[in-house]
Amino acid sequence: MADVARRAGTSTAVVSYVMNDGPRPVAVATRERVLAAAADLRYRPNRIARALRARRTGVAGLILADASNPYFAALAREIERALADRDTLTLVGNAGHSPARQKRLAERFLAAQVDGLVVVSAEGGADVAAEAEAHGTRAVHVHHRPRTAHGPLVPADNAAAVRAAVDHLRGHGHERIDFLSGPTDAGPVGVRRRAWARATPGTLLRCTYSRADAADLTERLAATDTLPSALVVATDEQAIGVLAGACRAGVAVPGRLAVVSLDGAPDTAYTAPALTVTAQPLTAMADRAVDQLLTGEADDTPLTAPLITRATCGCPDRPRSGSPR
Amino acid sequence: MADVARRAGTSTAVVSYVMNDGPRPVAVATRERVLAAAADLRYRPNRIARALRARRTGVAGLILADASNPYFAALAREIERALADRDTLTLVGNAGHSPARQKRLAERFLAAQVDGLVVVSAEGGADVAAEAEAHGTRAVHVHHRPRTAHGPLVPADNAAAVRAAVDHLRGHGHERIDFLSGPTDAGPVGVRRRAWARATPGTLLRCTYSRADAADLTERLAATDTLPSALVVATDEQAIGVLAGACRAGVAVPGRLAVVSLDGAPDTAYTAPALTVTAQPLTAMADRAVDQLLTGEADDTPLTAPLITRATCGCPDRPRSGSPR
DNA sequence: CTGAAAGCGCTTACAG
DNA sequence: CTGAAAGCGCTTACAG
Repeated sequence: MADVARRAGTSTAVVSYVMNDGPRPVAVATRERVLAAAADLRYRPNRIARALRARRTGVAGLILADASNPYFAALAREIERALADRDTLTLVGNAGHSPARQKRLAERFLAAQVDGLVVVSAEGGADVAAEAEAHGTRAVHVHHRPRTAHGPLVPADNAAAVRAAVDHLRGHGHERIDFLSGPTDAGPVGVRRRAWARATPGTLLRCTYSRADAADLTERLAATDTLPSALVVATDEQAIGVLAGACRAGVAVPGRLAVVSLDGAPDTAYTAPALTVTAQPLTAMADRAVDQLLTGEADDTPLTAPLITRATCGCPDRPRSGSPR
Repeated sequence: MADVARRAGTSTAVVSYVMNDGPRPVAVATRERVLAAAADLRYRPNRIARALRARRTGVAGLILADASNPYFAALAREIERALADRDTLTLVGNAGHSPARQKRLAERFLAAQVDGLVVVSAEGGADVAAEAEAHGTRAVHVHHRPRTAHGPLVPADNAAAVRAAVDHLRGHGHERIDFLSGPTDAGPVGVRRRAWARATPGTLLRCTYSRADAADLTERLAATDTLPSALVVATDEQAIGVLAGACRAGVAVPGRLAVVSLDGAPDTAYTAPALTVTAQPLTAMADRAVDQLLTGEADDTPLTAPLITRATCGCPDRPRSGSPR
């Protein structure tokens, strides 16, 4: 920067003003000279130095419970996109469902002076929001905020989504509809489970949030002839497992078993058969989370997750002509 | 830091030495006082200041062609893990297959003074490696390096993988085996396509790297009765689309159409039916890429991608008992 | 083993 | 409209 200033016959202050288009005006002739000098010297501003002085890095931290889960992965992509739209870089880390790892990530990101932290489906036990607050940094939760944590949350309207799913299956003639939940009733899955219990009779099933477990469970139910005619599944990860298990057991979907999944990430459009889902509005959730992070304005009205009918509910699978995801 | 030094009755130099365990020794008593003072004041070192002075940020940049692709997403996860294992944070960005966006990301990451850049399946046209070199920063390509780019590449043995896939399908009695390639023969897909052409007779099929296109193509082939009995598919993304298209068209897999995919990311274990694949060794690739990035030592011997037989090739789908992914 | 001080590359009051 | 200079929070020669 000093070199550029020297070559342009001016001061580093002026160089800064032209590189940043402000905050003070620069005479056209001076600006030209600076730009020419910068180009000649291939000058690239050092964002680290800028960050140290300006106390803003232009970097946000994104903490993921588990990017192997296609729903979280899709959400992560949208958040990275939303951040990039606002000229902010994304530091990512997978906590792998471990509170300890989650806490370590938060500490490291905070030490790296991120401008904010977005936490997708935080674990209980490690209060990232509190760490951030102690650091004077904003944090926002997406999808799920542990009961111990404070700070804003960007939620979807999970109860309404479940009601839509149940109503739709009922329209296909199912009177009892089972529900596949996670191992506990924490977070949005609990909301979904309770909304299902209020909406329809049926059996509560549980397994971990993994394809493997959901597939095994489905095979086991098929083997013991205890499969329901219709099943609402708490997460995409499990729904994909259910389809895999049904396929291995020779169970026809949707003929023998109708399925609706409640995350509805884009990947679900290309399962076999194509999953009917309630689709969480990932783009809107990401934009809202990032806006809240950058402006500090809170808005926790739930976002609508519309029903998307595809093949697994029993609707005819409409041929799609080259439709993008 | 000055506060800590004052409270411990020493200098900032000593505080630095104890926070970093070096490079100079500190008397035990002094160290204790510093640690106590740091704890009392909840002192957290500022990595940005450290980075400015030490000319190392402890951050690497990861540029992805497209995280929607499950293979790239899985590779990204492994790279983030490998970097974290070496105490390095990960800045990510999706280029969305656009050379312009890829270049912009590289510039931004370089401006953020990353210690290195890893590029997964770079686009031609934007020479990230050259940008990095001009900046005095290391870059390594994973999976694919455009012909215009220099620098190290971490490749899998794609030709051997294709031969294994073809041999296996031949063992199931297929004499002609078609190949679904991408729109062009760039990169590893070209290697795969040529290895297939050398190994077996069959028809060359092409479509974009999207589930939608692969599904549509499969439906179209089914409608015109031009489906092969066996198909090797260049990428997971397309293979998932083929399965979706087959399901929509009522084509039995593997009975009427046997399929093997050549990426073999973990997601392929839970398609319906489960995909037989050659599995790129993602963990080994990520570790090697990160080692090369951090040490500068190159090693471009191809990594083996073993055949994993599941259901789509015609092998019996073995029941798995709760096996993790 | 320790301290005083320079300096990393910027931004931004302060002064003109 | 512009310049000289302080200072962001560290690390690391330099000197003892």
